[in-house]
Amino acid sequence: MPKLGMEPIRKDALVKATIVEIGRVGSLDVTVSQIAKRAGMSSALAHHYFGSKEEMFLAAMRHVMTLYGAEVRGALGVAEGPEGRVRAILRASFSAGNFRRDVVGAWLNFWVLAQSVPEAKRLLAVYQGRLRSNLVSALRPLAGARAEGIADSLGAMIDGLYLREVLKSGPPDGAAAVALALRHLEAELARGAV
Amino acid sequence: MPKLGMEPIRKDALVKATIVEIGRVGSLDVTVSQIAKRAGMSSALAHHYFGSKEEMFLAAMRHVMTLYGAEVRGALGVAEGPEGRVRAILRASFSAGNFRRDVVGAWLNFWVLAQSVPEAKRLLAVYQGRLRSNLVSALRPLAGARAEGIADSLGAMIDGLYLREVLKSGPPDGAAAVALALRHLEAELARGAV
DNA sequence: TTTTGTTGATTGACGAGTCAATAAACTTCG
DNA sequence: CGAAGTTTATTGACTCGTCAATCAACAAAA
Repeated sequence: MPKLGMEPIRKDALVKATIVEIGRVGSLDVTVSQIAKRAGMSSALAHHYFGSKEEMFLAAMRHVMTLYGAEVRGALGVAEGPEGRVRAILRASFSAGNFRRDVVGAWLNFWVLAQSVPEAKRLLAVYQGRLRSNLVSALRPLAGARAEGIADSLGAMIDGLYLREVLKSGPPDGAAAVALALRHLEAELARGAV
Repeated sequence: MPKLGMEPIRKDALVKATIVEIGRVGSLDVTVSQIAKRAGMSSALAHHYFGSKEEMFLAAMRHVMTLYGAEVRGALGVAEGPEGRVRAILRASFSAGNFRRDVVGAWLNFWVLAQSVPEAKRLLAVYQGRLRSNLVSALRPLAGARAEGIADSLGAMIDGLYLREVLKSGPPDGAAAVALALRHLEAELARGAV
């Protein structure tokens, strides 16, 4: 029953299964067989399409980053005014799609992966760079020269909130996270206005 | 040459070696042999004293948390005034002893461990609880009812700064991290005063 | 001789990656 | 059109390495 053009479908299924499994197990110690099984195929096929487990991990990482990036871009598109743009970034960061147990767990593990796999480190650096430049450009009209510093602290807080989410029990509360980050922002801006 | 009373010495050496190795490799995929070798003994001896690799990890985790706790307590002891207490916590968090490559790397990996090992999760929860209550009690006189919220955002920022440190290159800059966190604090407090 | 320290060798399991084989779909060209 | 050949899909079985954990044995102190 070999239908043609399976490659993208299989790859997509594997990428998604990788994220789910990493999130479920809570570490990168997932076997290719586990992932393949969840994606509905044999481990040999997974190797056939990705060549190695590491490539699968990297593809999964690119996937979550792509989704995140798309969401941010979408939110920025309809945001109005500088403060609206910052809010948009925050809301996208903690949206229901990104701020999910398995996805957050995957993020954490990608961070670990970045310690030993240069390509993973590079990808994470790209994410950080984009986040930072988005924040800075939105903050510039609001905070002038202080935009960089505020972007750094906001960025650290976003990452910290992600990190803490993995320890929490119960469903993720994106709204609360946004509220916390927003409060920080308002405080910084208020001080700047003084 | 079996000298008596080796147990605590060996255990201590293993715990320290565990931290170094996890930091060096950047993941929990360190073999007991690697750790034992760095600690100057055979892997069999490591098993003899700890029983399992997991126990070794947990002991290492307790160790970094104990050191951190001691440093915070020490700093709090000599701190003056509420704001001094907050500053003390921050300075201890990013001190040269705690804010080290290998230690930060170990923290990150303990966070991952907490995903799958309940005892690790419990330990991390203890750490978070202590940090939070220290911050809240220091902030109470400064911020009243807003103490909790500020403690949460400060805590998230501290964790975020740790997280980001693992991606940086070059030696850790604890002072810069403290400065960032302090700026956030001042902003929050300034707003409260308005 | 019992307890404590110590290790080389071994076991047993597990898992990434490879291979050979099978089959369906597509292409070519007489 | 249709046979021969090619590419794509797919997997069960296998190899090969690694590693946590155990064991048997030895040494020295008590």
